[in-house]
Amino acid sequence: MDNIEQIFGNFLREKGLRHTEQRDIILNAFLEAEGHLSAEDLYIIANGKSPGIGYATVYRTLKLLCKVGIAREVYFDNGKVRYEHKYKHRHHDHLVCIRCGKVIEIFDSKIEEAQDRLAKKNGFIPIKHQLNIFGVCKECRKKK
Amino acid sequence: MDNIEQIFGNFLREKGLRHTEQRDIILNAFLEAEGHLSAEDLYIIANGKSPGIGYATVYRTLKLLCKVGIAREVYFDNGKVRYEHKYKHRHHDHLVCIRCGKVIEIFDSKIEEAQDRLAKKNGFIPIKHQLNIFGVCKECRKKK
DNA sequence: TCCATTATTGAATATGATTATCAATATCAT
DNA sequence: ATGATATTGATAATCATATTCAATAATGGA
Ligand SMILES: [Mn+2]
Ligand SMILES: [Mn+2]
Ligand SMILES: [Zn+2]
Ligand SMILES: [Zn+2]
Repeated sequence: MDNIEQIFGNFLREKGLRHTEQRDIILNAFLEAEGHLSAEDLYIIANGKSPGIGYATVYRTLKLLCKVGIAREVYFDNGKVRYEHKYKHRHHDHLVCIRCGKVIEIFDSKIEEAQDRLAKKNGFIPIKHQLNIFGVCKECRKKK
Repeated sequence: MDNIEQIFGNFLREKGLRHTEQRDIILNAFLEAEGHLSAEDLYIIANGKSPGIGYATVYRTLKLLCKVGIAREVYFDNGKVRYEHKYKHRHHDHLVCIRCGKVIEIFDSKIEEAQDRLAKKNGFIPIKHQLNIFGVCKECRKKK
């Protein structure tokens, strides 16, 4: 019914954009991969499937995926932007291990509500937020 | 007694680093300025006071100020890094207006506690976190 | 199916933020 | 004051991402 490929196809049609093989390949690379990928990660996968696909097309397509609501940008630090699945994925925050880079997704409705309350108390209309907690994961703690 | 200049001086001595005029100028520019400054902001102020001070020295000194605990890096997005006062400033999070860029500092001990709880529940030792809530501020909302 | 229009692509180049290099200079313990 | 060496600033290098542009491909209509 409303699978993601179809949503992307409709979006392209409505905007007068074109449905290209590259866009499909990049979309599928993104959908098949789990986790929090950088543009470079995606480039390596997509270019592996279809040599010739360039960085520019990957960057451009990721922008589109964000616009349709299939992907979401995540900033763990000020290095590279990462992308995660957004469609039918509830908002969540992140625990990031500073040793091994592992990322755990967390959600706490109390925190979410408190954030909205704080924003409104200060006259803000909250639109989005990102909470990243950096620490040391269980495995890395064991390794001394 | 333990004013910031002194803390910085001790830090330099202990580390075998040298107390230079440039470092003093940049430290004072940082201390006099309020808010969340980028390296460029600091460069403009410091270079205004003492033409000749270069970008490299500003970047290097900001790294030192972070190491001593006088400054703290803040990432509002993946553009430029910003620096805020840390010494004797309690940890806090930020409301950021996506229209005018205004930043409001917020603190809620309930949120802080809930974060620690969540981290520990997942086996993480929390070390630091950043929460940025992006939205539209009261003034920008009025301007339609 | 063929065409014309025009969006898209990939290579190359540009940009913006930050870091590294290095020769000249300044700091500091002696 | 002197010598050892940390620091500086100009410049070049990096890194992630954006832009340019000529060649190509997708689309809707004849
Ligand atoms: Mn996630
Ligand atoms: Mn702040
Ligand atoms: Zn770990
Ligand atoms: Zn505003």
